Amino acid sequence: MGSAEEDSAERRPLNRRLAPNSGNPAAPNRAPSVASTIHARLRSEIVSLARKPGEPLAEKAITEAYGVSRTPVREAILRLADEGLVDIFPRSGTFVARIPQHGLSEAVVIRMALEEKSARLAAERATRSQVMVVQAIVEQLRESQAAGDQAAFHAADEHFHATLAEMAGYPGIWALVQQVKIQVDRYRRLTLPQEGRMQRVIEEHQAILDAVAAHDPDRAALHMNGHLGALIASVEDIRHVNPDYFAGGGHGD
Amino acid sequence: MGSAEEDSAERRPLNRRLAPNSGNPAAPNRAPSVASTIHARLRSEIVSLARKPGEPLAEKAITEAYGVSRTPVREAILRLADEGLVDIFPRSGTFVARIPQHGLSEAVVIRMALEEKSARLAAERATRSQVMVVQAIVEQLRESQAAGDQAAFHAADEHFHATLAEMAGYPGIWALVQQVKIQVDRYRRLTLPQEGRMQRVIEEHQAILDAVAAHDPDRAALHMNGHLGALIASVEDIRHVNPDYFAGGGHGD
DNA sequence: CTCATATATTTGATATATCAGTTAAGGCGG
DNA sequence: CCGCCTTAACTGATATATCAAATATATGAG
Repeated sequence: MGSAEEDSAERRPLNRRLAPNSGNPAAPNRAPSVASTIHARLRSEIVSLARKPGEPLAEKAITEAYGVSRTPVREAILRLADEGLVDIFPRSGTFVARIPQHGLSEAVVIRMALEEKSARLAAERATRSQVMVVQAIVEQLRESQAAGDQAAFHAADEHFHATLAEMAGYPGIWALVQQVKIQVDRYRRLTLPQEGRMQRVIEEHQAILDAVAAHDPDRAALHMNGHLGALIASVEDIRHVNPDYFAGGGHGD
Repeated sequence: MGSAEEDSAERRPLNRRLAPNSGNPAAPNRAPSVASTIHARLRSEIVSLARKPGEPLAEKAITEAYGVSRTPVREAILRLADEGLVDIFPRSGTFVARIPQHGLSEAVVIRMALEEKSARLAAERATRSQVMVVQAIVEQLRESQAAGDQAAFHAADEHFHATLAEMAGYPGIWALVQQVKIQVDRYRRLTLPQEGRMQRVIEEHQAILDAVAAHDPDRAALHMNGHLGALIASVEDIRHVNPDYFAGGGHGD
């Protein structure tokens, strides 16, 4: 239908900028705005636990620390709230979100559901060159292990999963996984690095890749579930860590 | 790192409101703020296609229409952008997002992965009373069909899936599904209501529920996939609808 | 008449000001 | 000394003002 509330007839130039689809192929809002900078910064600080769960998040302090006004800071905080990383209590205060205990196993279950599909489809569709790319990533894992570089190891790990989703033809799967796993990432910062984990992870990734290369969806799914299932165990026991960092319920999102 | 910028030593009352976890069990930010009202309203208008894909979204017009300032309107629009319902082109304009063509099948695939797990777990854990509740929901579907009430039918449909996720023990699954399916919902508004769809949907839901009641995870998963797989077909053929409402690429999240 | 440039306008991004609800401390009465 | 009420300070929510980039329209040269 038309539209037009009431007197908008003469007000609308009609042919004026009706579609940003010509020269702009995609990717709106990519500019490095102040707000997104603050958001990225705060997000990183929260995920890395530089800011402790339950800790108050003073808008004013952030404002001063970064030398910007409250508007972009507020924008960043609102987005963090949508991501479940901060809790805003309307006229009371804003706090770094506690890690939702039940939300952890839920996140892992969801991730398994998503990445099982990812592995299956990747196994069905993988081309030879794609397999080689992923093999290179696994090699990066080995190099990172040898160098004892945990950060590089983690980066390659994530790259592996992202690439698998891409091979499956649905990169959105990895985007969703990233969204879901964020609280688990925070949790893992609290636990001591397990001995031999890197070696185990490398072997699991190689097993997944082998199944994918062999175009064996069932086996790929099996190894993926085994790989992620290990998380379940580590997530189940929340003792020995500060219980003040946790909240009972799970997040709705 | 530690924390404490510089001169905060004497500034921090330390024992002042350090955790809103005592009297506030959960649910931060539930207040009906102006911003969330606008957001809900705009969201509804976009999903119902009252606002057409590609249409400009004038911040000023909304401001005047609702009699509020630009701040809450902007806040609402930013959230819509995060949800993928609007595209913001920084110094150019804001537009109702086009429906991502490839994103549709991706959304269905993701939904199948999630709800298959949902159905499986529900079948494993269902109690008798839970089954009865869901059977009542299916009955609501039949009543809505008889009354020809599409809105009620749709509401009961969603309630069915939400309840299944709850039975599975992971309500977050449904929350995720809702987030993912939103573009599909928009797409379906564009297509004519198919003859006999209601009847088919009822039967599929009943089949899922029967499998759940029989504690047969594999069969529950099978019927759930069959149920959602029907979406794939309807999503694949995007002809006969205004191609101007669609965008080529898929969305990130 | 066509095209390039200049100007005016629109818009989102940011800064600042104001408002109202909440919290916690302080004072008053019991 | 204890409890209720008042008050003061703080916070997030909203309103308003300003800024700079991008687009459209007007304008003038060719």
